[in-house]
Amino acid sequence: MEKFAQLFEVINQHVSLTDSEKEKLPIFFEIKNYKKGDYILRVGEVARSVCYINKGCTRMFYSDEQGQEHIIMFSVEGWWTSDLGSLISQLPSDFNVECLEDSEVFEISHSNLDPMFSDVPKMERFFRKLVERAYVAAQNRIVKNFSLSAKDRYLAFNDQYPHIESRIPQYMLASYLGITKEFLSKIKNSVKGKS
Amino acid sequence: MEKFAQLFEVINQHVSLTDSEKEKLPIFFEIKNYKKGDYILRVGEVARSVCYINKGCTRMFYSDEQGQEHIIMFSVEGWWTSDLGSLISQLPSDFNVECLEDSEVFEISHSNLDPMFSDVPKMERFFRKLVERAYVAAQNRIVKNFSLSAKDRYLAFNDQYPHIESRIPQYMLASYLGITKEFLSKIKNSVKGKS
DNA sequence: TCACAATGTTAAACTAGTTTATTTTTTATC
DNA sequence: GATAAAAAATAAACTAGTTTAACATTGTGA
Repeated sequence: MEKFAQLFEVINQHVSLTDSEKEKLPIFFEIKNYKKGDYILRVGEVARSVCYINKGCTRMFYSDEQGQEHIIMFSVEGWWTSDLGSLISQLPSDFNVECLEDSEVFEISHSNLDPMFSDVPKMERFFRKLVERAYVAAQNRIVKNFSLSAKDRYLAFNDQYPHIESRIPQYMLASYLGITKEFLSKIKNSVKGKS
Repeated sequence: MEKFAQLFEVINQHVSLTDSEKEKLPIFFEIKNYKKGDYILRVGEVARSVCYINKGCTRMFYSDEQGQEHIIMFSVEGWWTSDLGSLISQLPSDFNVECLEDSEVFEISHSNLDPMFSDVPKMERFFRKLVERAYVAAQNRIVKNFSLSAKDRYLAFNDQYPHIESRIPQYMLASYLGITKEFLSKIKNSVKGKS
């Protein structure tokens, strides 16, 4: 399947799929198209699938008691998204996943995961590695939030994900960094001045 | 093996081991005893093993550029610890793991992991679940660090891990919470006053 | 049991980041 | 291209948490 070429490349970075394995995979995925502003998952719903972003951009976020939104992660082409906590436990999710652009998403439903793992065991290994890396990334973010100032976190973000800042509104980046949009504005100003 | 009873219980919470599987497991572990203050892993070393804490207490931490220590996690009886990032990549670790009490630790070396997974496939599943849960916990910590004040983080910590505060020095709890020991002292004072 | 190091407290001055409010710029839509 | 709505910038007052420094308390090992 032409459509899956990019996904196979991503998978191949961790496990090497044979042609016959590649042929088996598409039936486990459902291809969905979302418009900008559509929700893939809402707070209170049980996460039903793991989503591969083939095209577009999403954010995962929640609102705290004061009504303030906090962004947990962005996902762009080649990335995955899902509330893994809800998916594992099949309990209601604490997070929303919203499309920030028109997006094409390949979704594996929760009920298809085990059959896929049985049919193509390499995929179980792939997902184990995916979660391991996600865990390391999460720990890394904790570390950065502890030891870097807001300004350094902003610089580190642009260093690590150079292509993302231009695709999202600034107030969402502020929310991801854990600061107010006003303060991010100040920071950008101070950075611009110095270079 | 008597010694492994507690570990088997922990594993059984996620996958159910048969007696013959239980018999196979001990050879993959090495039992080690550490004194208070001993290091299991040092910054710059490659993590060689995953550690199950059978008795005692450890902390994982690093020092930032300003020389300030930040504690990533504590582990007590029934918990696991390791720098998974270093273990997976086999690159030098960014973290130290230090024993805060005399501790008995069951260690599986990196080179024993794959043989164990082959010999007792349920263990691969167990470790996948362990990492999934660790990932969810890490994400949860990010969420809390974003939306709770230092005081609420302190209260939430004691709520979630009621037995830990009494075992560790206060300045280490402050470091885990991401605040100074002086401010934690203030917080405890304000909490004491109100109850 | 002495002494010295590690831990914990208090308080005052300070700063990184927030809040609130107003203005300007950009984007989307008819 | 006009208009409204969303996003970004600016600035002043404010606050949660830090820094520094001095002192009090609790281990703990010789």
